[in-house]
Amino acid sequence: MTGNAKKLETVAVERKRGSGVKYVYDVLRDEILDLTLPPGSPIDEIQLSERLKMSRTPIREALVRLASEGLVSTLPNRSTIVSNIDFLNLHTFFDALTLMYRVTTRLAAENHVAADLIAIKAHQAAFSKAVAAQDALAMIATNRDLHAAIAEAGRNPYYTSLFCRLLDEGRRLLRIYYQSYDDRLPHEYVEEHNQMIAAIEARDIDLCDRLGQQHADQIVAQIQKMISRDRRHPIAL
Amino acid sequence: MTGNAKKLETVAVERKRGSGVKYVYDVLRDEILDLTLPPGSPIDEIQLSERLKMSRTPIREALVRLASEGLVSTLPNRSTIVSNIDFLNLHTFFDALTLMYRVTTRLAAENHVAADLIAIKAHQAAFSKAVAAQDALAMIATNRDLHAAIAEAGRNPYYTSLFCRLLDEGRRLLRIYYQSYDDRLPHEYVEEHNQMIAAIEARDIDLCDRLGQQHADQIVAQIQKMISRDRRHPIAL
DNA sequence: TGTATTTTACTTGTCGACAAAATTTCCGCG
DNA sequence: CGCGGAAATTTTGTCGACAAGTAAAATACA
Repeated sequence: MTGNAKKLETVAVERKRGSGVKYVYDVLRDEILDLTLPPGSPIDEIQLSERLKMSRTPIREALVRLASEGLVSTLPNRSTIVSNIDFLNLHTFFDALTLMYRVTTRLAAENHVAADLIAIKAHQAAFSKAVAAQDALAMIATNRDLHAAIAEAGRNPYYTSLFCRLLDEGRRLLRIYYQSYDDRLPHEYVEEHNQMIAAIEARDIDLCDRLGQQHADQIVAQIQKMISRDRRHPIAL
Repeated sequence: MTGNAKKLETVAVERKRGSGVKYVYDVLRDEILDLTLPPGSPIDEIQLSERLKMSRTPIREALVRLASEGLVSTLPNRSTIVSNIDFLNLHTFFDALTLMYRVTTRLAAENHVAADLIAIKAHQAAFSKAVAAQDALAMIATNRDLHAAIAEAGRNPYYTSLFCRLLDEGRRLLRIYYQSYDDRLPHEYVEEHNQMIAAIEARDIDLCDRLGQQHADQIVAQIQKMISRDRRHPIAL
């Protein structure tokens, strides 16, 4: 339709019974966060069922799940669409994101065990590699995974789930601007991450709090800079 | 089965098309939070479809939604069960609840408009009435609605959704103990609520923060008192 | 030609049915 | 009498079909 139908022939044969819904959910979720399915685009159940070689039932169940997580919006008796990004209320997003950065990093300092640090450092290595390769998209993904791992180490599932939701929304947001301008994530992030990891390892809760706040401020400032540089009028669609 | 099948003949005829999933979702959600469906009890799709006079499709979609909100757990190829309450990790619940009490009350002080206060005061009136009537179950419900309204006035949907999830979980928790011992919610809550509302109206952010913390501490202390008074060994099932 | 209305086509919501998994029951064997 | 395995029953996951509702197209009318 709108020219961005590149690799939409995802086919899978002989999938195991029971994995259907999860499969559809994962595919759709990825495509939504990638902006392969741009915000506002309608999702046709029949098209999807043909593309994924699957009945409409598991697709509908995946859509229900995506809807309950806010990634799609279901208009009754009408098509469900990919949720729009509400630029007018971005400050609420920044506010929650900042708080979660602080809280999860604090808790990681308190509650992490040895295995957590190993996982965190692995993610940080992947992030460094993405930065070295100047691969903006990989940076976004690995940064997300790193902070998700820190949140996991904090051992509070309520915070973790909210934080992951926010990180995903952020992934979508960053994609918008990495498509328009091919910017680079500031190099300092690698160093900031290293400081955070060291603080977690040292179980320095207050320092983790400060670093979390600082890291969040950085990211928020960067996104805001991108938005203000964008000449389009930011309106919720 | 376990003797608590009291009013399970909820029937509805001639429902409007499109409302099916929401209807099933609301019924199940209520019964789960009421403990009419106790934690761990299996949910049989066929039984449900017979009870609600409905095909299995909308019921499954409702279950998917409940699962994504953590109210039920789906075991692959096996029955889905009502989520258990994880007594071993209650501290994570208390931690998140306390933070959300503080944050939402703060934000309400910042962002509320006139209409919000009207709604909040209406809920507080309902809560007072429930206290006067010594109706513990109504107290739980109206208390929840009051704080949800305060969160709404804070205008941050991310906090609101997490907070509502926590309040619901709390509703289930309180139900357990209000069934065993017919306790009473402390009378002071009415006065605390009034102080919070006054602080919100005065836009005193710091005071709101303190009152939110204090209120949360009260509630957490009460729940912990109930748990410690309970002689059963609290184990996650 | 533009607008209102009917007709058509398409999409969603719901249903009953079938097949794969898993649990339970039943039987044989030690 | 107890245990292991096979048959049977139950329950889930998936499918194709139909009905209700909506948007688009076609037609009628001013």
